[in-house]
Amino acid sequence: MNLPQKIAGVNKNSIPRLVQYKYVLKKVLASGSDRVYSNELADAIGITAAQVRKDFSLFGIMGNKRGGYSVSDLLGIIQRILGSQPGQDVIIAGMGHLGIALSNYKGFEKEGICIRAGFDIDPVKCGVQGNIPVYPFSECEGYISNRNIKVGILAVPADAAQLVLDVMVRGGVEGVLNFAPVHLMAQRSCVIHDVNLGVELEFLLYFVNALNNRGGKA
Amino acid sequence: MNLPQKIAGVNKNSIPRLVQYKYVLKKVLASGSDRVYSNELADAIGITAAQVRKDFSLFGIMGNKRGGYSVSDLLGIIQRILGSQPGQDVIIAGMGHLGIALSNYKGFEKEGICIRAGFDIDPVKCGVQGNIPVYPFSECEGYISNRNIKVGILAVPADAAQLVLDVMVRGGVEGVLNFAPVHLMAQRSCVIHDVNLGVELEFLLYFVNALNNRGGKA
DNA sequence: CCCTTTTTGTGAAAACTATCACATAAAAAG
DNA sequence: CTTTTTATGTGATAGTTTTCACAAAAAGGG
Ligand SMILES: NC(=O)c1ccc[n+]([C@@H]2O[C@H](COP(=O)([O-])OP(=O)(O)OC[C@H]3O[C@@H](n4cnc5c(N)ncnc54)[C@H](O)[C@@H]3O)[C@@H](O)[C@H]2O)c1
Ligand SMILES: NC(=O)c1ccc[n+]([C@@H]2O[C@H](COP(=O)([O-])OP(=O)(O)OC[C@H]3O[C@@H](n4cnc5c(N)ncnc54)[C@H](O)[C@@H]3O)[C@@H](O)[C@H]2O)c1
Repeated sequence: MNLPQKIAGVNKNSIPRLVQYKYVLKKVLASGSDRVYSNELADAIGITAAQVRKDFSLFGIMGNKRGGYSVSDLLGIIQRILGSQPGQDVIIAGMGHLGIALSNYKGFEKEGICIRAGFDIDPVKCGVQGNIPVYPFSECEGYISNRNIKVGILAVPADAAQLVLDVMVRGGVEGVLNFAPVHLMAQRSCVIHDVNLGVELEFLLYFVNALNNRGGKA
Repeated sequence: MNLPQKIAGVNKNSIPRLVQYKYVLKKVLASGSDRVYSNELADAIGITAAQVRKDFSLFGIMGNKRGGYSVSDLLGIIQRILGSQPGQDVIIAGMGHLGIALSNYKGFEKEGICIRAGFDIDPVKCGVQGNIPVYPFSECEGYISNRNIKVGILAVPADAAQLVLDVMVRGGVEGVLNFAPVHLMAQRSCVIHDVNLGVELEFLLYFVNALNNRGGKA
């Protein structure tokens, strides 16, 4: 399984948007206001107001005709949909450059996500890196099963990625955010979400190149 | 402009796949083989063979009935489509954790991408970080225009992102890979591609939570 | 209290994307 | 040379996602 086919008729693209709405709503709430309109949310994340309302409609979220939405209510509902309760524990395998960057990022804890530990085969990386303890990779499976960790971040080189995934899955993770540029296969049921930063950069380059009326070059 | 609406009737989703095909083709070529079938490419990136052939069909790429594709030919064609010639210069604004990780990543140069320099307002970050020179941010605009840099990576805090984008665009960049979790607006024509790692992680968490038959919780 | 304004909620339509299925070509086998 | 096998290329189909457009509800003004 790489991504679940379908969760109850929901448009899959609306999930990342819900997360973005959440970010915006927190900002609006912090700014003191408790009222927000679909067009404001739309502008804040660069989409149309109709799209915002359609997303809400899909999840049965209702506002007030003419009165917009209560920011705090909306935030609560979206957080419930996303399942973002405090204390969502995550571990990182591979405390190289990317693992370090992720472990130091302050933004996750604001969303109730707690990066508990890192694991690495390199003894030099073990000890304490910034915020979190880093253990030898041999302890990874046990840590996951003992602490009932459900989600892991995979930030090891591509060669090691499948092997590391297998260990995590044996430990009991149910979801993995994979940064290694390879397609992985989980033995048991485990959702794998790939983030390939190389692809993202080359995707951008394609558009930049294409708009620069490349075409005479070949 | 956030992403160009349409480039010549091409399915936008096929572009990241082309990049992935390219990665696979390079591996296959390195392994000695010069022949590949649509189902092999499909398996390697976790999609269907029909999808692979449809992507190729869309770009007018043709193989041999029954004989699959010549790996080297295919690679050449895809690289031409993507515009991936050697020496695509990129700069990074914000040499914090993420900027450092990206600047140290070896995978980019294999694709002809060269990260030339970093820029940061923090004098402590300036000098040489790993592979690349890091200059004060005040020099960013001049560097971009003098060296005709077309693409920038934005890895500064969200507060500073719009300001930093404006400087980059004034310098003359035509594309920006934005890691800051905010929606940005370019003054002039500049393609902005957002990568929001928080959203990616929370997207995964949604599926993990949803599959764990959450629902009785509310 | 009624009229105007504004913003929601949502079916219907449009646009986009993926899958199917099969004709077609070429290689291999007989 | 003919038959069989295998994999491509693509029109047709199915599915998904976004946009449109407008009725309906609520707020506010006169
Ligand atoms: N850094 C980037 O900007 C970037 C960009 C694109 C893709 N990626 C991908 O992200 C992943 C991580 O990148 P990085 O730059 O952090 O790499 P890195 O080399 O800096 O770090 C990898 C870490 O994994 C550890 N490791 C290796 N094998 C292991 C194993 N079997 N078990 C546990 N730990 C192991 C290494 O000791 C090292 O600390 C790689 O797959 C890379 O291709 C990174
Ligand atoms: N690190 C992560 O894992 C992670 C995860 C999700 C999102 N992000 C986002 O990516 C961006 C970078 O994250 P990070 O962890 O590298 O942050 P960081 O704080 O480590 O680094 C930010 C860097 O930007 C520099 N900077 C600040 N203002 C600047 C300006 N005006 N001009 C030039 N440089 C400036 C700072 O000096 C610092 O070196 C942030 O927007 C963050 O929200 C990061």
